[in-house]
Amino acid sequence: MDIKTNLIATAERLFDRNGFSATGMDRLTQEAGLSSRTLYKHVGSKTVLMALVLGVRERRFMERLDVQTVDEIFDVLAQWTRDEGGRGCLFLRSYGETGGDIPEIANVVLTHKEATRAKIAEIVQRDLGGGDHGELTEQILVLFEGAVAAAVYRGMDAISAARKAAASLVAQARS
Amino acid sequence: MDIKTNLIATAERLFDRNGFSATGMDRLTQEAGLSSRTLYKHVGSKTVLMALVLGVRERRFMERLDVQTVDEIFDVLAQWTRDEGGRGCLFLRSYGETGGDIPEIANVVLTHKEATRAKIAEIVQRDLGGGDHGELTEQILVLFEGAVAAAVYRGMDAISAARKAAASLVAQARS
DNA sequence: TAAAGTGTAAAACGGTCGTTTTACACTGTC
DNA sequence: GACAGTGTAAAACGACCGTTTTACACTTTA
Repeated sequence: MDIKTNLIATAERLFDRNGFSATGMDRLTQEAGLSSRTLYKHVGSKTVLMALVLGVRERRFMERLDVQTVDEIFDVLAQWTRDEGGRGCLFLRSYGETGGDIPEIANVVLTHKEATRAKIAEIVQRDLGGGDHGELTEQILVLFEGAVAAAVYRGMDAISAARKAAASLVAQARS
Repeated sequence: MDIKTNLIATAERLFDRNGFSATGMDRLTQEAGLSSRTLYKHVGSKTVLMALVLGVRERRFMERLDVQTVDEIFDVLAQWTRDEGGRGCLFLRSYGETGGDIPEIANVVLTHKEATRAKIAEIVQRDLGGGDHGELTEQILVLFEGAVAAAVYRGMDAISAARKAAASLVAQARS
């Protein structure tokens, strides 16, 4: 595998599992199997690496979120959690750990959140057969965010609860 | 004010605003207006301080959450966010930043989450006039958690959306 | 008035942080 | 066969980490 790709994948795993600050560069170079010199030649700094990690995560997530119905949104989340584990939203965690003070990271996070909201809006609109549904979109967004967060301690139950709640709200909006 | 109380309050503010790891002890002693010797005499270590912070936050939060209806749950959250700012759940952030690997902290976090769930269950049951409502409780919990998380980037809109969604689900459960 | 307790100020502790540098091996190319 | 490019291994960088220690001032109490 490409060095940089492998490095970013390793960093994503370690940052997600152990936290950003708690993950030292020594551990990173060791687990990625490269020297610190090569690491810094490829990514420049730890902050840039974190931004790159969020960038690839954003792309992988958005690819998966390319669905047609509100129900499927939560299927995607359930599968994602089964595949990658539920340790909370890495974007919000990065934002919180840096106090929102590092623009490189804050930008990626806020852009990701806006893209997610826009995607949910699109799915809601399609699922309901057109029309404006800003309020329902915000509700589904909150359910989605809540499912991610609550899955940390409630597991898959949080996701299926969110799914059912969303279905209720959609059904109510239809009638 | 009592030294330890003031220290914990200062630590809560700094940990919440800037993150746990990102907050150094120098900054803490400086802003709390005491020497490092006094700090360590009173709390022992940074980890213990973090656990103490979560402890007082838990008590303050639970006092506020002592309400009777589902609607009021979200009123409490709205007021809390206005008073203290919405930077995400400090419990989950602490858990994430430490990878869940520090028992002292993990215990406080998971206990707090279970207490919150139990309190919501009690409120839901009272609001619906008795009976078992495990599924609805889980849905309200997810909405609450989602409102906290989404408020970081959507502000108060996330909270009022959660409030309305919860009201819809409660109304549906009543009929 | 001596002792014990509690506080501050500040230097120092050993360790670890992110990052840079040095020294060297291997590879493909003109 | 020199050469630039890219990699590793590992030492070293200065800064900062959480924590402990030293030295000293003030208050309370017996």
